[in-house]
Amino acid sequence: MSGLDDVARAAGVSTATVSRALSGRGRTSEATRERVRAAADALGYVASATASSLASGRAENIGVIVPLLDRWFFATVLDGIASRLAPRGYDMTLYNVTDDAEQRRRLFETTLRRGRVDGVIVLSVSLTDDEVAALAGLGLPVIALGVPRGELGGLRVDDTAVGRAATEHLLALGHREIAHIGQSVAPGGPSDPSYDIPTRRRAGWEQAMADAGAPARFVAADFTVEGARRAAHALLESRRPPTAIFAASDEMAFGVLAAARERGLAVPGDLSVIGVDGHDLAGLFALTTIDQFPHAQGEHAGDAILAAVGAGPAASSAGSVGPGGPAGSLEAAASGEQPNTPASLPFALVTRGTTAPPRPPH
Amino acid sequence: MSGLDDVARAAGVSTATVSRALSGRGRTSEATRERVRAAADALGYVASATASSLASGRAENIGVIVPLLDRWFFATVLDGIASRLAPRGYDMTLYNVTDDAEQRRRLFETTLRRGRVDGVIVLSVSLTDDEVAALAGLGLPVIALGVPRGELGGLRVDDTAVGRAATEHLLALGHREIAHIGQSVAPGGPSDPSYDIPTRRRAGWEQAMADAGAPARFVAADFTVEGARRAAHALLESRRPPTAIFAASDEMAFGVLAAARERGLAVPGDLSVIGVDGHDLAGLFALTTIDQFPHAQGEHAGDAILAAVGAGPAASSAGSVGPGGPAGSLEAAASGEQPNTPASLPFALVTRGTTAPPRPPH
DNA sequence: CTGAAAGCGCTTACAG
DNA sequence: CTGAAAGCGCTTACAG
Repeated sequence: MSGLDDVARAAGVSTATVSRALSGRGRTSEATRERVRAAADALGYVASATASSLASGRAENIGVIVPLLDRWFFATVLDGIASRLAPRGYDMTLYNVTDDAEQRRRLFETTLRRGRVDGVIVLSVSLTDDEVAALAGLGLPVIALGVPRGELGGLRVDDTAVGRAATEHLLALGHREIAHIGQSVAPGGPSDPSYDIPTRRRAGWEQAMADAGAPARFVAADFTVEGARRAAHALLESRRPPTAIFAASDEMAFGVLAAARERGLAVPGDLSVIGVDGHDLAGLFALTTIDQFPHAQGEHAGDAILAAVGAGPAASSAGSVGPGGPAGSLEAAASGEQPNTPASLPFALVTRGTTAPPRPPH
Repeated sequence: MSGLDDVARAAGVSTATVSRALSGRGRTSEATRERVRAAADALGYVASATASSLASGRAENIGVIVPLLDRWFFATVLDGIASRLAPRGYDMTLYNVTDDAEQRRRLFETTLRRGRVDGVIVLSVSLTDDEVAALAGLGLPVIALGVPRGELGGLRVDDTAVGRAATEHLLALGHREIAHIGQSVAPGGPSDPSYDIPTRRRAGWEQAMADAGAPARFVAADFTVEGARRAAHALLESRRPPTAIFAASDEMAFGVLAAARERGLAVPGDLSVIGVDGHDLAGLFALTTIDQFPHAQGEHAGDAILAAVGAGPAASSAGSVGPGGPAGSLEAAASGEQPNTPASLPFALVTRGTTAPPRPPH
């Protein structure tokens, strides 16, 4: 593997000039630049990332903290983030936060402080006060997505509005017995549970129900198909089953659909169901949902963190990539967001086949 | 942020000793080690990963190349990998390989060569000859999972056997008109398509059908719910529809189920359906499938790459983690696999509600 | 077991 | 625009 000095020798310049020519930082004459590039290409030179990071203080790497790697929602957000980082030459290293206290401690106290990342994106993780403090103490830009912590600059969907929208769709259809299946407090949650996403969705539902003067029935369940399925059974076998169920996520809505099928209930004839997310498979189930565009959320988070770490427009890989590199994602990245002013992300009602007016009483 | 020298000063030893005491490499007396640790803890010292990497040549970071981040299967495998790397103190950086030729070139020619990873795991990506060569030329351990390339050491499910098993389950039930929906050649695939995973599954089905003297009908579709749904419609509206469909993935099977429902066909009464994967939502659909334990696949790949990069048993983070760190995953990691001898991964038929004997002819 | 010193391979003021 | 040189913060033979 040839190093910077090999290129310098081949091009007949100093290593300093090679560095400048290849990185685009600092001035070099067009002629030298080309000579250096040619030499680098000929030698197959690629700058060592560790050496470069150590010398420059830039890691060109973003850490992404994510719970449940294998949940559709997070996977989709990750894909959105990756789609923004890669073209700018940034790597993405994943930190999967589990419930293991020791592993969490290590992540926040040690791993993140090793200087391997220029910034971090936190996805919907319930953080303890200590963890939020650790994050803030990193001295690194942090973009929180769906993290209910004002302390961290963040992007957020207005989940109260989401809960309202779902409920109002059902109310507009004529339903009054609208139950909600969600999660009241995140496990190991933040000190103020009222900031929790599920709690916000629930609050929106409660508000809409109160406005309509309709009775609100809530059943707690974890954010899984199975949990919601059991909760739905409990609701549906009660003396006065709801005519509609608002599930806090699409996966939970799938569970509700399963329960309805198992009880021989027609959807939407006997029961209307609405979820939240915009899950890939929602179309398959004809599920009406509030789409929150998770891929776009990831893209926004990616752009935001790039802007925060001051990533320039052109990719900076050694060799090859000319000044005419990919641009286009720039307006978004540079959209002058106030740090610490959580931007509000869009959502939209997608009406499909699982919601309809309630069966007229006979 | 305090550095190594701060700790050295506080502990009254040289930086060399601090490094040895904290990393566990090289001898230090118990007493010094404790003094150093105390000093490090007091100062909140965490070793710089870039400096450490540059000096030692170890990145403690594994690169994972993955297509389609947002596909359940890959997300689950990733989760499995992460579950093995994290406890050993290894980071995981993700490289999402898209169809963009330029981005791919950059990944293989540049990014991977920047010395940021100690090894790479490649997940089911169709690689060109150039890309395989680039990977081999990295001088790094590479573990391929589901990559049809003998050149790369790899772990692999015997997909021909998978195809056989699915088909034989259907044959045993009494079906003879068993159609297969799959993909014959991966898009942008390898030079020898016969090594393709989908092609192997198809081959297994063909063999089983030939052995049974049954007529084999194949319809190509991409690996999506939608693609399979369309393909299933085509099959089911033909003059002589199959009594059973073997879909090359669970998501494809979901598409088949949707098509059946849309045509008013009862499953498994009118049509039996079997998939492959062991998808999270398969239970919800009562889908019979060949489970290939993707999470375990990820764990294996994680163990294999750790063994290949020679990761020792104890975590190496600065401070805190004592010699009594997490072990237990060692037998697997050290299970003396021959490099380049693809190990065979297990799979299992999971019989649920979408397969049954065909309706008796009347 | 411990220390002095060289070195990992870049980047970047500082001069010119 | 270009070069000489210091420095980024660790690790590791090499002596002792």
